[in-house]
Amino acid sequence: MTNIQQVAKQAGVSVATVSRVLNGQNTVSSKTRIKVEDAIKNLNYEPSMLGRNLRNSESRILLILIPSISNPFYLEIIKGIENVALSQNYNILLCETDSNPEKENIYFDLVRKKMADGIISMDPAVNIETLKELAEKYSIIQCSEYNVDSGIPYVTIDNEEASYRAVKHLIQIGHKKIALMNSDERFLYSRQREMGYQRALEEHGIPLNNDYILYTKHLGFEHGQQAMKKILGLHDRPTAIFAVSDLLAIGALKEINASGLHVPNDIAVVGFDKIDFSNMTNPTLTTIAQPMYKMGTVAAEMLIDKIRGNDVDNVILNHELVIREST
Amino acid sequence: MTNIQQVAKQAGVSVATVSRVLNGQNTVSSKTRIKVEDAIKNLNYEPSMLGRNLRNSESRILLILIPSISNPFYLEIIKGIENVALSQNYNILLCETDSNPEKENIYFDLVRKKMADGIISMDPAVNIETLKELAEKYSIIQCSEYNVDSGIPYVTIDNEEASYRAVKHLIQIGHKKIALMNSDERFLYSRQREMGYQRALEEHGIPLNNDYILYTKHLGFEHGQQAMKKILGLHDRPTAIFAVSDLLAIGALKEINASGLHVPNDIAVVGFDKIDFSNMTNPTLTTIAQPMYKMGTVAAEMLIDKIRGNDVDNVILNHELVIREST
DNA sequence: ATGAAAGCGCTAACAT
DNA sequence: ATGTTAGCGCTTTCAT
Repeated sequence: MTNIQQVAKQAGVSVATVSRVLNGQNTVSSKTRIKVEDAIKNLNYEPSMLGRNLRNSESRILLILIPSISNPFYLEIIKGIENVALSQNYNILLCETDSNPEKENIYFDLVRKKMADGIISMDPAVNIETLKELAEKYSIIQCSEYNVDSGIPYVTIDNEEASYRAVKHLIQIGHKKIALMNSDERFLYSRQREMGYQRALEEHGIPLNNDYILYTKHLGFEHGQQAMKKILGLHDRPTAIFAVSDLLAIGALKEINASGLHVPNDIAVVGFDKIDFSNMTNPTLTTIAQPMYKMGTVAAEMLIDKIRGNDVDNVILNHELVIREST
Repeated sequence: MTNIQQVAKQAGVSVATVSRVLNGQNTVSSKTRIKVEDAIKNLNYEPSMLGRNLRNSESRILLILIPSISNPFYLEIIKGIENVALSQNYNILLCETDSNPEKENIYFDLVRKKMADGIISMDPAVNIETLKELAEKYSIIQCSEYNVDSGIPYVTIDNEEASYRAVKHLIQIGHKKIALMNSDERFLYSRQREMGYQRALEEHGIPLNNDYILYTKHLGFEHGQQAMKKILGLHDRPTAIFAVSDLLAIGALKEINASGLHVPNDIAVVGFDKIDFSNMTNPTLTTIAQPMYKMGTVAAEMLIDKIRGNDVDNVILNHELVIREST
């Protein structure tokens, strides 16, 4: 494997000069620059990031923490992160935590051991105490899910407002019996979306019915099916469902279809996220579009900014209600 | 940031001894070992992988090349790779090429620059010439899609046989007019699956009808819809569709539903891959299950083996026909 | 069982 | 404009 020494020798210059050429510094005469470039080509030289990274005390790797790679919600965000990262010569390490503290810790170790320069956490179930501790020494950003009092910068949307609009839409097209298919109340977004749901009902004088509020352990398709089974078993069946994730909504859709009922005639369904698949279902899903790609780019920019030692501010992005066939 | 020097000083030993403790060598007396461990704890020391990696001339990072992160087919494979990688102290860098040579090259550079120790390529559109060239100097494995004459070790399934069984299943339940929704013929798997399709028809005395064979540029949902539109426009409409990917099949499903026809009564559909979503559709999809997780673990094991300097053999894994509601 | 020292490949401060 | 050299943090060979 040829190194910078050999290039210097071949070109008849010092390693410093080669390094200067490599890094595009303009303090090199064009004559020597050409000599060096020739030597590089000749020897098929590729600079080693191992040496470079040690010298610069950086890894140029960003960690992305997600609970599950199977959840399409994160895909667009990741693309946004990646594009910004690549443009700034960073690479991203995608880390699936399975919301498992042990796995999480493996990845935290990567930043402790200088294998990563910073973290974008998207795991709602992240151990926030550890994250806070880590954030004192390392650069960390929270994306989508966040903690107000952690002091860790975040980018997200206004979940309460988004949820409010979704439910208001259902009310406006005539629904009064609206179920909320929520996830786990220990997540902030879950509590915020429930608040939006309540506000919409209150504002329209619809009394809260606790039978209509369900919680699921995970955001998966199967959990949507199970929750929908329970809802269909209620004596006073709701005429509309607002699910806090498209995956849950798609599970509900399937279960409603299976029971012989029709969407949206018998039961209307609204999801959340606008994942790709929400357009492939039958009927297509009305949903809240999060600006996922944008969220990713902003998160990456914030993180890189933070790594450079700058202070960064929290960001709240806009969402949008997308009305399709299911309502 | 505390380093090995400071630990050595605090413990009153040499850096060599600290390094020995760090690497669990048994040539250290338990008395000194304890001294060192105390110092490590005291100083909150975390060994830097930057120094370690340079010294060992390795990055402990594996590159995974996939055409698109949105294709669920790769998810389970990635999980398999990751589990093996983590267990051997490797981390994986997920690289989405978009089948774009430029992006591909960014990632190839990572191994040229020692930022990655090896590559698992799953991109059917990979530039095989570059890959071959790279494989002379670096450790590379192909997973799922491969090239026989490249000399690059691969793990895959028997595509011809899998396809044959899928079509045979359609024939056995009474179909004679069977369309093939294929991808692009420049991919090996595409040609192999077409051969399986032909063999099944021939074996049952069904003449080949070129109108029934369609090619799509990509494996996405929308392409399945478009292809299905064409099929529905045929004067002699087929009664069954075999699509070479679940995503295509799901697109077909949606289009058939939209046209008012019924699956499987009017048209039966078979997919390929058994992605998670194939179970969420209405009706659920009959498909060929690839052992994706296993494929991932095998690929990772092969690659790590190769990095260690061993020779590795190609592997062909078993597949399975999963009959569900769409046939 | 332990230490001294070389060196992995690079960058940058300093000198000329 | 270019060279010399120290040093990033670690592992390992060679002595003792």
